[in-house]
Amino acid sequence: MKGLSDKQQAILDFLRQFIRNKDYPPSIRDIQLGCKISSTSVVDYNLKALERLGYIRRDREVSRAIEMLDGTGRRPHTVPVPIVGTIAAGSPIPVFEPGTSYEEVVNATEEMTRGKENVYALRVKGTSMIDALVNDGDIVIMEKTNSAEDGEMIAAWLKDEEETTLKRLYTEGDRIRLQPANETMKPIYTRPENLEIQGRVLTTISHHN
Amino acid sequence: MKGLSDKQQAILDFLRQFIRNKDYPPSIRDIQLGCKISSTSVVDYNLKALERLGYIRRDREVSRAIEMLDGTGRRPHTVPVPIVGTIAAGSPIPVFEPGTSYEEVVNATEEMTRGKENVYALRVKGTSMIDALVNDGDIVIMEKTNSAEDGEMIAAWLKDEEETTLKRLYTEGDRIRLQPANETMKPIYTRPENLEIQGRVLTTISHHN
DNA sequence: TTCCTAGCAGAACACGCGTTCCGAATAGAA
DNA sequence: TTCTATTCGGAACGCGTGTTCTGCTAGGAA
Repeated sequence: MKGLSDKQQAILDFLRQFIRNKDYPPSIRDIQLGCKISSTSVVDYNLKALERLGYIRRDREVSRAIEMLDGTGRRPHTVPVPIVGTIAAGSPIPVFEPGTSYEEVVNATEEMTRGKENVYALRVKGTSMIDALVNDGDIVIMEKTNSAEDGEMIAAWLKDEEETTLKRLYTEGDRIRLQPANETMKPIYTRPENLEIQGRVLTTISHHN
Repeated sequence: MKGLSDKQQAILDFLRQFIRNKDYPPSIRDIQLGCKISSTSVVDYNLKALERLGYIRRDREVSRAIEMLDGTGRRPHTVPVPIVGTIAAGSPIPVFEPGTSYEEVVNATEEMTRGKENVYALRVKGTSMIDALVNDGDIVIMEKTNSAEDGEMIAAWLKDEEETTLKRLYTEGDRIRLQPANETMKPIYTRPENLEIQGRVLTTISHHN
């Protein structure tokens, strides 16, 4: 494989910049103007070369369908996550009803939701969740579920104590250990019947000022 | 203002779904097929009506340029933030050089970077930053700066102690108070000359599991 | 009735766009 | 020299797309 010609390098650079700016790929004639190329056939010729060399991929069916294969093209989207309500130690967790439309929304990335369904968000109220390393005003992104694996971070309702908590779940024989994210703090133990799992914690976000 | 006709409502729904799926708006004839409308002129007629009613905006210059005005259209993009290195109490913060290309990248939202320039990310190593409510493996999104306002969360290098720390900055006369995010923990005090501000903390992210 | 408007159907037009064809220029190999 | 591959210029073709023009129909209002 030999290097790219000046023209091909210019086209690649132009592609990257155009997609970044306009959010859609350029037409052949956009490239022609942007790279000061004399004919559309020359653009086509070099695009074919770039495609053969594996730098781009084209969809012949659709107009303006040039895709960059080195990952410098279009940036991934955010995912809107509804903010269902607030979470605090002293009050139960608001129930997320999929399909409902919520007023507030926070944008997240795919990494944060991990492509899961039934994802919602809670705003932390107060400092009672410090042992979970979340502070007043932080955002907790949750997956709605009623069960969880050992070691997973969950939001749970403790019936006897009438308290919400964010902890890691560990089953130990017939009792359950709830381990704070801050490992210097002590776990609490409880019976399975006392625990109502409200969801799995996927990500927590703190916006500082 | 009266309600929308069935056809107009169908077009709006189709627009939303099409943009969500394909990431670009449909053509007139796409709408015609998708909504089972008999003629392109009917589509055009209803699009004009929707535009007059303020539901959409069209750019006559560009093909496939229908924009939805209620925010249910295209989702915002993520912003790639380079991961410059790791942060731990015992070692200095890696210096971010704008323009350099870094291997690892984390996707963030505009809310997380707040549209700032010179934004980079650090991966937290170890549990020494627990008092800043960040744990091993968390991501800290930073803005490169050498100064900060009172109350802002900063990453700083303490020269005498040879230590990195994440704290809120408060100047008190001729000394400086560094307040942990976890307010149950005690602040530390130091001289301004002992403090090297490495950047402002914008956001911290914890991916659990 | 007559007149007006909203909504629709069908056809045509103009332009953007990808593609293709023909041919010229250039450079290197035989 | 002659042959060949590469690269380029100019022009045209065909299709997708937005727009517009001409009628048609139904339903009120006067």
